[in-house]
Amino acid sequence: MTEVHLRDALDTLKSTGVRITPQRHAILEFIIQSMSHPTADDIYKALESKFPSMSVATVYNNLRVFREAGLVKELTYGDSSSRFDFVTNDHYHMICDTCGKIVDFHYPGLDEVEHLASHLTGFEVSYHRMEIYGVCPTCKEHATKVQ
Amino acid sequence: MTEVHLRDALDTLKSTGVRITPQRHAILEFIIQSMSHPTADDIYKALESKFPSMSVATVYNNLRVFREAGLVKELTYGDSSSRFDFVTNDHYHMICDTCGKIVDFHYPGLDEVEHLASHLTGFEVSYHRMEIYGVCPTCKEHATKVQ
DNA sequence: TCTTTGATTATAATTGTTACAATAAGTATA
DNA sequence: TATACTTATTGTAACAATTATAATCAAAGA
Repeated sequence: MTEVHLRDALDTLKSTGVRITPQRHAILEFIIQSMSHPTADDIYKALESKFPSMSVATVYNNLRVFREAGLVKELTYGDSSSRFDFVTNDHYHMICDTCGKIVDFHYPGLDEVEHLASHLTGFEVSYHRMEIYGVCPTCKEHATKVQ
Repeated sequence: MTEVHLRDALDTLKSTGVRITPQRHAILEFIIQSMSHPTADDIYKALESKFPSMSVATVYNNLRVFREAGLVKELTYGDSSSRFDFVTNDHYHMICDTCGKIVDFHYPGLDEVEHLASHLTGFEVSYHRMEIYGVCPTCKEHATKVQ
């Protein structure tokens, strides 16, 4: 699964004339394989043993490249730093208010909401996003136990 | 309408033991009366003629106070700074990718999505948010004209 | 009036991100 | 292979939004 995504992503990059450097390969691989929607700093820290001389600017540069190629989505929630998500299928995010964990939640796209919104406001709609907030099972259990 | 909201908001603050200072009054009034979802800096700039000595820290401090009192919602989109929205009824936001304008879009809350999400992931859901992106009528027209 | 608490101010510090210049690595062409 | 040319990386400086801190000020209670 991961390998397929990685191969596809590399193909996409190649087809747009973007060079595939070891750093790019590693960053992309990490985002795809990571289920945790990492921040730029997470990525930097995770790869610093493999690339001791890599600059944090490289991470940002390449995240922008990936974003422009449509491979990666930038998520901006309440916290201080952006998180990055490999683009696969339609899914929304559930966010735990207690521990900050982000979980994917698969659900068919809300096309009819887009249509209605477009009709009411005259916008030309391109996409939408939704996040659902709450307390994850782990934190819920922990809270009751501590009580 | 604005006055009712303002009075309610001030009551809420009073009931939680928060002092109502001239700065707080003005900030709150500005957010309620503003239809433009201002940033902290917008608020600071808008009020500096009325309060020449007001610090930007005061704006941030009080936005936090309002947020903790449930009066104001902090919106974090792609741009660099947060925007603040007075909490009224259920509505979503439509955002213009071209000019950044934010328009309210009234729509019944997607309760069934919350329920399904809760069922699938075990989260205890508290709320959700959704944003719809696209091009607003003004920018759309302008784009075709310029062409 | 005195004390205490809370709010504001001014400024320093922090943090995430971007810009920039220099160096390094690939790629293409002769 | 040698040469120029393009692109990527690095290190660091700059920036902008936000938060922390300490000092001053204002209000409320005893």
